[in-house]
Parts: sequence; structure tokens; C-alpha cells
Amino acid sequence: MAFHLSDAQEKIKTGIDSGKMLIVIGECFVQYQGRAGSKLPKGKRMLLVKGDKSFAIHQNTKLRPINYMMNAQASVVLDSEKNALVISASKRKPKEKIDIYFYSIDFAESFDVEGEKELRLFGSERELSDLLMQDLSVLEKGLIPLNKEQMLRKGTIDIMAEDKDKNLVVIEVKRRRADLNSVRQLHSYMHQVESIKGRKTRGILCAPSIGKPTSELLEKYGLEYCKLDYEISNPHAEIKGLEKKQKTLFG
Amino acid sequence: MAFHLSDAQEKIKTGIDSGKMLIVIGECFVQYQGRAGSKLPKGKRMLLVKGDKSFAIHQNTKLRPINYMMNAQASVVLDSEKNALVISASKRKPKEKIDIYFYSIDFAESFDVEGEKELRLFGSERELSDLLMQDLSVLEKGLIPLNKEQMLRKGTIDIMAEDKDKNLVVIEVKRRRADLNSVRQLHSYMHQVESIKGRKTRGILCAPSIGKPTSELLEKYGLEYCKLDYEISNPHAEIKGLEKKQKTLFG
DNA sequence: GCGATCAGCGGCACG
DNA sequence: CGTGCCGTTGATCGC
Repeated sequence: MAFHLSDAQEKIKTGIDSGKMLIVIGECFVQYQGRAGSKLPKGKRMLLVKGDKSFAIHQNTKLRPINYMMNAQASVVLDSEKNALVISASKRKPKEKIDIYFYSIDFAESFDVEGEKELRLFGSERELSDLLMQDLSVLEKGLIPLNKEQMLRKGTIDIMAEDKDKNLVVIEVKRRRADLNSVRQLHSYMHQVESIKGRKTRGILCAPSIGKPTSELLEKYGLEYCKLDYEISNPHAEIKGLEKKQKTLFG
Repeated sequence: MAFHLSDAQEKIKTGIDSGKMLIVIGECFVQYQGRAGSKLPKGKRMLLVKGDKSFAIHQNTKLRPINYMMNAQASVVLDSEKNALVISASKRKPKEKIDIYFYSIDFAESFDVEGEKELRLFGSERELSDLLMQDLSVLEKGLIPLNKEQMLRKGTIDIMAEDKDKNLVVIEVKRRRADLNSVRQLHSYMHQVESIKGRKTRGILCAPSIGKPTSELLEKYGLEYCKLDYEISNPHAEIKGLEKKQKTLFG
């Protein structure tokens, strides 16, 4: 045992209050009650407490913590009966609580670590959507944009457009392979637009690829698919091509 | 600088190969290219490498890592021109690569940490669904279960049942507040069942709560809502009550 | 605050 | 392997 629990207590308390990144490693049992409930059997793990008061218990596999709580209030108490150092973190809205019982502590240290420095990401759906919006004619001749991110009462349409025959066109953009959910979204939006505007409306799903069942559901709903080829170059993504793959009665 | 980069190199290499949990803290720049692309400006951060070869770069906020890669192959190289220790992790399927440039290292250590010990969780949707399945009559008199987790060609139905009038009933269970997606799922499933079986089908959404827009869409589709009260007690969840809140032509 | 959607979603279970 | 969907989803943005 590298630490006496009482020594660790002070170190952990100070660490949490300091707003630094705190790392604690030791044998622990974890209990959670809130949106769900869980118990994690005794074992050696890492507790990671960040400056924003997020608590994460990590095992030696998986990307995500096995137990966690974010934006919590914490207490560090020595339970002399159980001979354990108990770190409790709780939250309201939703009401939840996590209790971490440390029976031994191998390591406890705080580190000065960057807080909010922002990641510059490219190739997001938003970026692709913006690019498409700039020139919808690559998708189909005569297609002109009407609106972006239009809020319906029940959902948000990626791109709203009008084709050369003055039909309304709802476009749903996906950065990765389209799935059933994508189709359900598009179908729902198209239905609402038809119902509101009272005129026939087309729906186009733009994605780099699409699976068989998804494609079948798309067809069943009378929607269209357009293959979206894009490349993520250095500072920005770039659309390489669009290819209409499926037509409906409107084609 | 607590470590010479060349000393750290050996420690990190050994740490990754050992399968232990490796923690590295230092000033770094991170670059990612794969499903998307990103650059993370130079700053002090923590790198967490787990036994399953998952790599995670953590800043001092948020639960999730700012950059990551799972199940990767790694190399640790000293770049004497840039005076940096470069940790690269790459993967195929999908092809992606992350490069971490450490310019200084404050801390590098490996720890023996529990790997796969399993969390016992209660209150999952699966558990609620199982409980409901045991006695559908609490939902509606005369309702009998036909099938659970029935795979359609385009989706999976939580519970399939039959009411006292021999109508088919599709039931979608949600462990938290129902949203538009829940309704879209249910609608899609009901539509498919009707189309396959060729007879009128009801759809019931079971969730602890539902919002206004979601409720409106539900009604528009002719679906029903049933409030699901449950409690997560110690080793298991428990259904406290069900209350039919919305009726359709079938009511 | 709720509402809706994206995410380099991750993770799981089933075909 | 892909396909579908849950998640204590988390995180973001708009109302």
C-alpha cells in the first residue's frame, strides 16, 4: 500500500478543490444510483477527476469509463468501520449519486492540464451540408436552395430546396453510411412538409453509402438516394462528386 | 521537464507492450485523419493507453477524450528534427491514424489495473422489456405476448402482442423520456407489420414520460402512449405502474 | 430550461 | 463481417 488512506484523503480533497486533473489508482468498489443503478465489484481501477468536476472510473479496457458522473458535487470521507476512503459524487437534475469505496490507494496525484483548448475538426455533417448548400446544382440541375436547418415543429430539416419543376425537395445529409434511422427521419420530414404546404414533396438522402435494407425502405417510402463522395483534406473537407443512384416517379 | 524524451520513449514503449494501463502527461500536439480529420493545438494533456490498445487524449474538461483511437497498432519514435516524441496509432477498417507529438513529458507510468471485471447494471431497457413481457395485462386487459425482439427486415420490434380483439399490437419500450425517434421507430415497425400481415395493427409507446411535440407526432400517426412508472431498486428494476394516456380509434 | 440531432459516436448482440 | 439499436449515451445548438 503506497498511501495511508488518511494521507490520500487530504491529497484527494485538495486535488478536487484545486480544479486540476486528479488521478487516483487503487482497489475500489463502486456503486451508482440515478438514471439507472449499478454495482462494480472490488478491483483495482483508475479514478479520473477533471476540473469541471467530472468523475470517471476506468478499467483497463474500453474507451469509455465503466462508471462516471459529470458536473457533480463531491465529498471525501474516511469510513473507519469499513476501513475505506469513500468518495461520493452527487448531482440533482437528474438526481444521481455515485459512491467510490477505496480500500487501498497506490497512487494519487494532481496535474496541470489544458482545459478548454478547442479541437479543429473537419468532415462534420455540418461542413458537408454547408458545402452542398453552396452549389446544389451538382446534385441535380436546376435545384435551388431555399433554406438550411429549417426547424419544423417536429424535427429539423438539413436542407430545403426547390427543383426545376417547382417541387419542394427535402434533403437529408449523412457523413457516414446511411441507416434506417436516416430514412425514417427523411420520411418524417417529407411527410410534414407535404402536410403543411399541401403540395407534393420529394426527399433526397445524401450519404457516402447505403445498405440493402436501408435502400429498400427508402424505395418503399418513395425517396431518392444520392451518393456523396467527399474527401477530408487538411483544413477542410471537399465534395468530390455526387451521383444520383435511385429515382422515383419524379425522376 | 521531468523526463528526457529518450528516457520516456523506452518507458512508453514498454508500457504499451506490457498491456498495463499507461498514463503519459506532457505538452503535445495531436493530429488525426480517418473517418474525419482534426488538429489539436499544442497544450498539456494526458494520454491514456489501455491494455486493449485503446488510446485516449484527455483534456481537463468533459467526460470523453478530445482525441482517441481504439484497438490500434502503435509506434513510438523520436523525431530529432522536431525534438518530439511521436506516438502514432493506426488502424484499418476503417483506415485511420492518430499522431501524438510530445514536446515535453511530465509523467509516464504504467499501472496494474483491472481489465474486464463486469458491471452489474439494472434498469436497462432490456430489463424493463422483460418485466413487461411477463405480464402484459398490466398494460391492457386481454393483451397477450406473441414475441420479443422480433427481427423485421428493417428493424427490430421490442414486443409483439395481440389484444382481446385479435388485433396485432407493436410495443416500443423506452427507459427514458420518449422522443421523436421513438415515434418514428414505432411508426415504421407498425407500417411494416401491417404491410406484411395485411391486417390493421396498433402501436403502443411505453415510456416514463413524453414531450409535447413527440406526443403530437404520435397522435398524427395514430399511435398510443402508455406511461411507464418504474423504480430501480437494489439488484433489479421494478415496474410500479402503467397508465394509458392516449387512445386512438381502437381504444 | 427543454427539445432535437449529431457523434471520428462506442458498445453489444444477432444474422 | 455487416446491420440495427441501446446508452446512466455525451455534447452541441437553437428556442
